[in-house]
Amino acid sequence: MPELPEVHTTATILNKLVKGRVIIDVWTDYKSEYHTGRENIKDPNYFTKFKKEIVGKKIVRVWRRAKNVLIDIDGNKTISVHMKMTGHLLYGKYVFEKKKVNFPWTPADTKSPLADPFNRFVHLVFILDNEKHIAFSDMRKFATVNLISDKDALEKRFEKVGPEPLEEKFDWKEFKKTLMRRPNYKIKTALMDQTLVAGIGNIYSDEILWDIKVHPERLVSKVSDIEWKSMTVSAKKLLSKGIDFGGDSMSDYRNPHGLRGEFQNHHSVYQRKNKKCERKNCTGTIVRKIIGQRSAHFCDTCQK
DNA sequence: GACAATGTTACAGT
DNA sequence: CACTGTAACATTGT
Repeated sequence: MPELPEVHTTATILNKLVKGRVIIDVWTDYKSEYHTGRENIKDPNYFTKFKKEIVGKKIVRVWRRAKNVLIDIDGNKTISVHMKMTGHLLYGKYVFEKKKVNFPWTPADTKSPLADPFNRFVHLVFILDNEKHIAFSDMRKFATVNLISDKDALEKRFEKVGPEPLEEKFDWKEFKKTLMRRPNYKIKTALMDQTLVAGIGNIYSDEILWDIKVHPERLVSKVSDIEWKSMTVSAKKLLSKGIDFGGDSMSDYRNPHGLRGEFQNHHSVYQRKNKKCERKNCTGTIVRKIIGQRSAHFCDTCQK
């Protein structure tokens, strides 16, 4: 569930639904073969520890930093959920069929939005004290979930992550300063680098660059001050728009109610290959090109 | 079958 | 050491 607006929408909705609830159990069907890299609940040994630490704890709040959903619980601990490409969190009442180990969770109500095929890949469930559940659907099993043990560990976790673009104090000078740490990166690659600025990914970087008529392959060092100013305005505008539309459900993203966002209906370039550039007086066509291993969409006529 | 998919990171190479 | 680019993670849909 990818970028800042989607993660933000999930955290905001979930916060209202589960603040004050107690986690009474946790279930998963992740197996050790899905576990790679850093410690997280895909490692069964880690899951055992994780479960022991969170069961019985009250949820204090749900919030967001970069693309992580953070669930604060009693004792200054925080459950960190990173959705990667295809994860999303759902809230509702599920039916647990104990004998079906691999796909035990189905929505109790088949007319529920939770019956959407993209809400089918549930691999982790938090059981709450109000007979409801937080279910984590993760189609590609890329996502990571782990427990941050205290305030220091929380700070450490995000020490290398760049500033939040929607914060008021984030201005064009800060934007320029942080991206200029990589003057030789292509601007699109820099925008998506979480150590430079938080929360921007493939969709929103494409949209921001079209909005300010900057070519995605322009080097960071070649961006003018006027463009840094418009990039700052545009990033704040488009990320806020994404939030206002409830996120982008071009692919599998769903909010905690299982419902789609609407931002996919307002793209200027993302996934609009071969369509006409919609800018006034521009006769160009949207092209798709791999830049830094990601597909970039842009108008090569008006984006310089 | 081939290709693409909202993200991150370990590793190889310069 | 610093920087940069690539492969890999696992699965589904077109």
